Amino acid sequence: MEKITKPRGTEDLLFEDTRKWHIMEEIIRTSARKYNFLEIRTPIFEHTDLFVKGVGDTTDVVTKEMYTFLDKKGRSLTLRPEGTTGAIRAYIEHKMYGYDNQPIKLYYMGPMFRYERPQKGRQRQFHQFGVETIGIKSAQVDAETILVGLDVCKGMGLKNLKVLINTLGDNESRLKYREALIEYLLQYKDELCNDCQVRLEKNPLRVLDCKIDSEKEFLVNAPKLIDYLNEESKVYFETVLKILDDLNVDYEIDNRLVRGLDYYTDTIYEVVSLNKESGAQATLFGGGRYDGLSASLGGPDVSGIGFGMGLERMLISAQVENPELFDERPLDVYLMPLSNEVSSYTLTILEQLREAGVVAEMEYFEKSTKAMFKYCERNKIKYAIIIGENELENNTLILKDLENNTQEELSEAWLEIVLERIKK
RNA sequence: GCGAUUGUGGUGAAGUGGUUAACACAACGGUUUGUGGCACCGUCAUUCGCGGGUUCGAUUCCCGUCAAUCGCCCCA
Repeated sequence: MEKITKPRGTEDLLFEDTRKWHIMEEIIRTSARKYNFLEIRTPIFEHTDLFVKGVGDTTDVVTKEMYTFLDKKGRSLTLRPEGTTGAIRAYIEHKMYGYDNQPIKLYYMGPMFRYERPQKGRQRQFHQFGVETIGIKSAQVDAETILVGLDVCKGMGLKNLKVLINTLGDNESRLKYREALIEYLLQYKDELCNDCQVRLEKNPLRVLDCKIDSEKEFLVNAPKLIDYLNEESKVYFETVLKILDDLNVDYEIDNRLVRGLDYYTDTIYEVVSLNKESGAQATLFGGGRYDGLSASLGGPDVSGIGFGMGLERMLISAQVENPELFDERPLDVYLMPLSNEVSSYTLTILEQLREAGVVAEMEYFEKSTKAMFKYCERNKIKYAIIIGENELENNTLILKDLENNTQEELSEAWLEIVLERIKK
């Protein structure tokens, strides 16, 4: 009989995992709240066209990584590969550009889907936290998105990271540069690696950071984006950098930084983990500004900026850099019924403890005391409540301090005493 | 889409062309019937990812397949 297993690149998060995720999610929501980003939840699948138009029909994400299917009415739907386009779609659909409080600052957190070969820090179903500030083009806002991302990293206890930043220029600058670069590279087409020959057509900027070709002389001498920036773009980028300087954000300008989604313009950035344990997928969060995205999806011509953060990757880094963050809290009390006859009485005690806010559990199997004490040992439980025939008869219980190996028999005021002991 | 390595119980793993598949941990029971952590004893894989082939015989060899891990690509 063939066993049915989880699909490739997906994960079951079991108790140990979800505990860690809750801790991370709490940190993220706290950061988002401080920076006044409000949560939206958009569908996990959208019309395929949304991503084709938004992310770009020549990108890898769209051409080979999407989970696309037809529904029963023959509509083409796609499991979202990223969060920004869905957020912008919702922004337009709900006419958020008309809301009182501008700009719109929103965040999302949830699963994304890309058909890729799984490896460390990369799953087919993965999770992202992302923020978007829509409706304003302002260097302060660019900086703010980086700050909120870094605040999450800080909350997770990550120190070993690097902020890479670059500008693509506004649409005008970028298009001019793109043309010049293609023209230049076409002269050397035969000298490019196979991948780059394809990139040349699709995303020529990528050729510049190709691992195989980037050292070649004609690439070193290739036209530079910075020379094609118009005055406005140049000033804008300098302003962003100035703000980061003033805030003491440690960054590195990386002229080769290019993003794989078509909608980016002007400021782009990427924050990478420097841990060896992060593996080849070290980018913790990355994003940038997108001037034309809303307009291209049929919305108003407003600018926006945001990033996506890979939560699996955050968790990998945090467990390396700050394992204490995930320390487990044991049960406050463990109840040990010494026979089946007292288990109902034990349950009534248990229920009163829980109502008082105590994290407690009882043994449901009929186990030897030896086994029950072993359980406490293994789970680092400090207090046990032991209940046998005598206790049932006298309406009492025995509270045992397992660390000091002392115990006391309690009657009427037992709950108060237990609460007091646990507090210590 | 491409490449490398791997796939034996709840876990970590050893092992071999031939019927007892080591060992350790965990679990459970006992020595010790209501009081633990130590020690000792016992129990715990009709089976070696799945399918096919070679063979008298395959967990061990071959092919395929699925999956895991890591890398390329790409991205978060």
